[in-house]
Amino acid sequence: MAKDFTTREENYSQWYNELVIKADLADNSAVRGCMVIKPYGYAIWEKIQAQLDYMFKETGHVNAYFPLFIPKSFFSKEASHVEGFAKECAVVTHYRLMNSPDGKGVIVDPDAKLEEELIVRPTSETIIWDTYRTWIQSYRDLPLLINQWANVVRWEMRTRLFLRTAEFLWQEGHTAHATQKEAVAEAEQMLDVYAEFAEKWMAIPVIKGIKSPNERFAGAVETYCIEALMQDGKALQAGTSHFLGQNFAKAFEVQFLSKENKLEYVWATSWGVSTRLMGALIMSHSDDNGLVLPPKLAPTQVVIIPIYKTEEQLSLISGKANEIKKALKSKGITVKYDDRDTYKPGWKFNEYEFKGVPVRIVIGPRDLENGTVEVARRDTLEKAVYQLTDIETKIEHLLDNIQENLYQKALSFRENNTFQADSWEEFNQILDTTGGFVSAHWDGTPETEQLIKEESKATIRLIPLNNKLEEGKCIYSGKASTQRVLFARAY
RNA sequence: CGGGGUGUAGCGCAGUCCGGUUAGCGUACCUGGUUUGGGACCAGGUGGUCGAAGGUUCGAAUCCUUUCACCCCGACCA
Repeated sequence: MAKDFTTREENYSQWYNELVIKADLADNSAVRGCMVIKPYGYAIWEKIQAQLDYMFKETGHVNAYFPLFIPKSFFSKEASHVEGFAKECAVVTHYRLMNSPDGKGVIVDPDAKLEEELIVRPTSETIIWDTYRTWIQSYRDLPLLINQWANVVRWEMRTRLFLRTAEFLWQEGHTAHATQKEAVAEAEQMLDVYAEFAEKWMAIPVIKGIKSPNERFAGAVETYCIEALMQDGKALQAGTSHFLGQNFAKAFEVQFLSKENKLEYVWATSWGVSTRLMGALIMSHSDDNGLVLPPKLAPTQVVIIPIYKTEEQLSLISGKANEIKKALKSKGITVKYDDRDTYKPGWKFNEYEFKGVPVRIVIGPRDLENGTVEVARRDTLEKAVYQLTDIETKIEHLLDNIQENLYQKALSFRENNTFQADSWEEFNQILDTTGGFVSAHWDGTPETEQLIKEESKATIRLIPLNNKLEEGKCIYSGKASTQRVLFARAY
């Protein structure tokens, strides 16, 4: 057990906050709601980025970069879009400072007021579609498959490290297509990319589905999403992909000439994941001993720690350790040999355990004699003695095994915390005791959805893709329903 | 925006009610020595003007006024 570390049982929320800070992932900054992502946390984000970027490119996308600032007028062009974001926009009104007349510090120069205010992007649909207008003339210009890695700002009332910060890092894909069918296929394809990434890389099982109209992205015709279940029984939206119809094309006058020489509006999608994924990663696997990382996203996959009494021993051990390091690297495994003599082994064990390094290898005099090493795995905290023969293959398998184990553990947690409710009482009882996903009938109206949300604090997380149709009665209104949807309290 | 809380050394805190030597403690950090298979030990040492501004007083971390910031819970949201 780590020193001075709150357990999940004691206070889940506090456990999360302490974990993020003590594992050196991020810190609060001098700016309200904005975090500093520290090197260790950023290294994980870079791994997330690298894999997603690879997957985007494999599916035909290219990267570009659009401005941080968006002219205010752009926001009024798509009615529901502005409605969705208006309440959380940071606005630039001036472009110059001056010395304060009273000699105390600086003030905004009143003469430097902008003609038109600039909005710090909360998302980039508007500036991108304004640009696409000039890029798209013909069906030959389509599809346009662009992604951007960027920061965005949403002035949230209340923030939490990684889960909800005023500024966050993300990627946003914005694609333009000649047909509705193609755009829908794109939105669905990117949802699949996200789901695959979540499950195979983050070891987080997700459910794919579509949002109810109330929860839909501002300006979208259909919002697809993946939802994951955290250890405290709350759901977390891990990624979204939107079919935007022709809404933005019409708002920004983006038309093209089809093969048939007809002027048509372009069909659009947008899709994104953010540093919130870091929150999902942390909450899915970590325990009361600290962070637990899936091997595929761990900045350091294996750490080697020497134990010695004399310089001679250290030199022999280092020789062996470097051989092992080299063998592991040949398998593409990221290894760190920590031979610092400024910290004791026990201190290092705890340090790497808290930071979630998947595998720890210990070599001491005893091992030198026996031709062995001690191998400890972070997910189960089990220790074992390994013969050195083919160590790289054994560790490679162990890492795969840990990756798989984390996924299975998260999957069975979700299965054990997914329930069916057939009455309003049962529904609330589940939410108030275990939490988790609750599959229940809903009459399909936004009014009922709103009332359920107000009274139970649970929202419709999604309507699962390929949902089974089933006659039933809405748990709230008692009206006829054709399918169950998934409810949960959410982040 | 409503409710609660906190600002004192890098970090975590005590001291504040009831004003009074040189503002303490743990940890971290530095030096030396002994240690090293689960957060070592001993000795010595560095570091703060108490969130900010104003006021009361012979004297303020402590009392009064104003103000700023951050955190937590809620409403809102990826």
